[in-house]
Amino acid sequence: MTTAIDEDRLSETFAALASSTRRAILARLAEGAATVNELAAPFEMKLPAVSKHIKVLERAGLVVRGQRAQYRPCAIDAGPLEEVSTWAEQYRPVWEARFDRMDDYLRRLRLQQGSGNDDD
Amino acid sequence: MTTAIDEDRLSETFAALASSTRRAILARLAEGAATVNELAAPFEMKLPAVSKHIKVLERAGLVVRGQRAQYRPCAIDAGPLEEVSTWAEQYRPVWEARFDRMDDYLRRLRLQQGSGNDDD
DNA sequence: TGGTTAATTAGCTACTCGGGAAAGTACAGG
DNA sequence: CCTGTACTTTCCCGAGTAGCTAATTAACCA
Repeated sequence: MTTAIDEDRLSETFAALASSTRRAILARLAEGAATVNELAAPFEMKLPAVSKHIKVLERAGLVVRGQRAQYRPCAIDAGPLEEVSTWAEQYRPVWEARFDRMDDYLRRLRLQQGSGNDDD
Repeated sequence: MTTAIDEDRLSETFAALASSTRRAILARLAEGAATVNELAAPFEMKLPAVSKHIKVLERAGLVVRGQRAQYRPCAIDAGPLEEVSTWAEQYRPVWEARFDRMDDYLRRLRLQQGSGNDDD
């Protein structure tokens, strides 16, 4: 069954992924853990902005953090991405069965209504 | 190669999916096309709100629309979901290789720095 | 022509988001 | 202790989002 909690988690995951900056951070972390400064290097934006992006990823459970002296190293946790993949895969039959659903629907609407005007 | 356009498309797709209402609409449309009123029925919110959600899905390319009399039937286009799945699948090796990346990183940090204090 | 149904648009409020600047926190090292 | 390094937090801004009600558009039907 699908709980509201799950739904919220998924929403938070998708929201976190809806930023190319954050996806770039994840891509970097897939190569190995890194500090905030290391993660910020490729970007034009200032450190606080990157720090906030990381926090969004952390709250979404996509990043876990450590503490070592002044450093707060980040590592990826791809668990939520598995959920994303599973969710999207539900729709595989839809994108594979490439018949035109709109046409189909229009045809049914036409029948339901029985009204004339079938031209166009 | 990954273009900025692709990145933006992906961001828009993820943003559209970051709402349980919109995901519910997609789920409904996977069963077949429907009108705005049909889609709105299960929700507590008013029609204009649903109409806007549909527009978000439409802009993200997840929904296509027709026109039949007063009706503007909606149908799902799962194309972007295939992209989402493909994107997420990139990280399969990460979520399957379940070794602790953070531990690994801390170990490497320790070596780099050569400093003492390896306790905790 | 006027009424009904379907849906969008406009205008509003309240809230969140992404960014920067500046100040604050935490730790290491001389 | 004091300085530097690595972040984080706070405060601000402008832009976007989610919902509402009311008004509008569009098409059908009698």
